[in-house]
Amino acid sequence: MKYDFSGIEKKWQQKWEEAQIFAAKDNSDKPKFYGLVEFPYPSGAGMHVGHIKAYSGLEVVSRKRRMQGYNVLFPIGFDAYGLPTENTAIKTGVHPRIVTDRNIEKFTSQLKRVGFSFDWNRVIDTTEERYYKWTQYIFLKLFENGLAFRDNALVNYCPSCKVVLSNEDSQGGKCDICHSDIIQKSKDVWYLRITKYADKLLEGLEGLDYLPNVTQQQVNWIGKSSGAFVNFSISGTDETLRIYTTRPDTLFGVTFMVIAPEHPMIDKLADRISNMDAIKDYRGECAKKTEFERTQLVKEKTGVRIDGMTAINPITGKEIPIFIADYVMMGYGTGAIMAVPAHDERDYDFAKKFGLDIVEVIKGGDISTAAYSGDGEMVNSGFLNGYTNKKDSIKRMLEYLEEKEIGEEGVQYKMKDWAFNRQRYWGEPIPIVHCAKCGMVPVPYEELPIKLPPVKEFEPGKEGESPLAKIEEFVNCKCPKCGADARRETDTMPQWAGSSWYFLRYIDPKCDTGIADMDKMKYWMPVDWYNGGMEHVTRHMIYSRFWHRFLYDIGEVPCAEPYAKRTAQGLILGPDGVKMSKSRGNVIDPNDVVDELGADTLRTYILFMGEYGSAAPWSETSVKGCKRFLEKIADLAEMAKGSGVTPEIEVAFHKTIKKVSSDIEDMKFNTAIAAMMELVNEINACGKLTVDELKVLVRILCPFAPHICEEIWEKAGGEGFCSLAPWPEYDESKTVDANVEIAVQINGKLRSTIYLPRDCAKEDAIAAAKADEKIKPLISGKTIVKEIAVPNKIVNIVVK
RNA sequence: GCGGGUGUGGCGGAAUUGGCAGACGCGCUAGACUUAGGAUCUAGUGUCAACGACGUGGGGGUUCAAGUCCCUUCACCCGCACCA
Repeated sequence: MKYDFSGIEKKWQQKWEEAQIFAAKDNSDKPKFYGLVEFPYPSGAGMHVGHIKAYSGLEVVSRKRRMQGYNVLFPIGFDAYGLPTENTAIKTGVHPRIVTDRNIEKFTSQLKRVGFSFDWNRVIDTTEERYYKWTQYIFLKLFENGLAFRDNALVNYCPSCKVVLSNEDSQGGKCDICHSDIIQKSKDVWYLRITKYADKLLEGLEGLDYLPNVTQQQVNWIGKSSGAFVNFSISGTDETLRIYTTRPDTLFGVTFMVIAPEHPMIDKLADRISNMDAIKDYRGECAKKTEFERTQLVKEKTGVRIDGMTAINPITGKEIPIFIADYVMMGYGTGAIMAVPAHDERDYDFAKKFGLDIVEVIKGGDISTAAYSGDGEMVNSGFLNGYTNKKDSIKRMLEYLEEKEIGEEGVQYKMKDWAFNRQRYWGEPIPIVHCAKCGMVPVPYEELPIKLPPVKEFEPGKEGESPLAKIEEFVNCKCPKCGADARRETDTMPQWAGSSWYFLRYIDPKCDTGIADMDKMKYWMPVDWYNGGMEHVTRHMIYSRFWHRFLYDIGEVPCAEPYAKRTAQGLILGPDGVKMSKSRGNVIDPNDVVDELGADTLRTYILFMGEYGSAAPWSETSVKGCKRFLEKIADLAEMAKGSGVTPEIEVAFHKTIKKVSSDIEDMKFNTAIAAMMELVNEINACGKLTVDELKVLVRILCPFAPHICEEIWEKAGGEGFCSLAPWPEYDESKTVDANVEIAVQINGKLRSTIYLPRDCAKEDAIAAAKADEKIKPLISGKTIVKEIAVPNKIVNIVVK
């Protein structure tokens, strides 16, 4: 058969669509499988080979599940709100709605050309009114439950994009979108109280089948630590300085305190401070640095002693100095620390630089040279002296602090509340009204969705105000509570809002009574397997788990955790081994590959390149090897004759079915394909193949290269679609040959191989080895020290 | 600094967990068929001073047997990072 891939691929894509074979059924007796891939942001550049890899993994799994008799939900949609579209609109003057529709159309046709088995009836677009109505609905629920609030705070701000960014969006001190340096700015912003869910997000991880590094990254991101809050009184005032520490048991070793440059206590007690000028200078220097610079400059500690302000160590009663220094962050704990220089490296460096007392309270190190942070016997610590166990000494100190009311046990998280608003046009409007009398009033549910008004100018204002603020008809409204004139919130939600619940909407994409029908959710949820990129682990994954857990708590969804299993694909690098980028000119366009070699080749190659979870460079030549493989398959279709089993390749078939079946489950697609290549080589070597066998081969290959398999299946007289044909079974007893090759070693070195019946006795194997023509001369006249036989594997004779 | 990972031919990568290292593919070499070959087929292809020896970043160890286990060391990648 000549392999006319483009004709075959078009033909079967059309047939699949006509017969709707990939549509998930809402009512079914079959077991369900919900496979989810991260829906794309429809950028103007179109699909990237990375998209294809990201979807191909679960594409294969979903196709196998269908053949195994599951009712499969494998949906796709578009996460279409976001800055790049808006920036295109600003540049070209074309409305984001039009840009988005155009891009979605492009993505859709590209995805269809690759032959993905998505259920195209359930496509969602986060920018559609009937979708974002429910995003706004969830926001109102969060607001009602006190989880959405407005606060004036120091926030991450991208001066280039002119937006406030969450911590998740500014990792490494760089803007997630344009990679400019983030600055800290005081702004009135919306927050979602994700910190309230920190413990639930942490506990929820238990029992989930996530990749270990996914779990680890989330645990790190949440960053829970436990310790104590302790109040230090400031000499001569009624004020107290509250600190957080994980080592309250070292309180006897506290010889000074440090507060963050932004700490409010400085302004509060400004009258008492005699060196205010120096402090202001230092604050100014710190403000100039980005947070990134501040954390990068680990080299030397800087700071200024606050003159006229000292604290009392609550446990020793001693007066201790207070410093401001930028190694203490306002954003973590209370923005103030008790310094224990003997047992904390940073405090030690600081104490050395400023000539401060260093008091040892834990034995075991040499505090004259370095801080000691290990365990040891407590000394110089009053009632804690003699304690040797950290846990016990902390416990005792906590009791003491609570008894004397100078502190209490507490926990801290690195994760911060989610800065939730963006001063941009292309996002979901926040459904809140500001009323002079009533304050912030939620829009009544009946009025949802609050639609994005049509505008001409999408550019944010100079001060970073939303373009919506300029639209009088949008801004001016009546207070839903009192009816007075009021103003609508003009900020929009961040791009992560729509994706925080999208997997629920696929279940019931047109539902207009709720986010989705509860019975349908009960049937489909949780997502059985979710695959996506590692870059979303501490962003989208955390956010969506938070929303989902909240929705569960208020009874809107039937399960606490949305994703039962999470895996991740590795990058496809450019042919030069470097991450693909336009500026490097090493980008592979999947469309070109489909045009030139066909979708089946593209799919097969992407999964064959290497381990699914690792990065691997694209190779212009290797991809052709996969085309050759498919051509060989086409040739086999010509060669197949008759029915039944060919004895020479029977075992190879059973072995391959077994290997492909289990490799797909383990996402070891590369070795699954290699196994099929081996099988094809064996078939060609023996020169015989029945039609029955051909039909087995195309069924196990179908999830990878479905078009050619459908074509062969049809020609071979297969019933219905190959994509829905039953997944081949294997017979365990037929996965092994009757005779096995056994390696014979002398002193651990391979000297010969012999063939023996499977599972023959050790003694027989040893005897056969000794009788081997190559072995005989090697052992004659030598003393046999030891004989080892591993069944079906190896015989090793140790001689002297 | 902390946490996780990786290191195997010219290249991408295999190796049922201690049992024939280099599966499968690319590339390369030779030959065949061709007006032609960037098509196809056949054979070969870890290295070397080649009937043998050496080979999984380096060094050491355990074992009849080590890519796999232990100790040590080097290199690179990813995540977090003055987190109190």
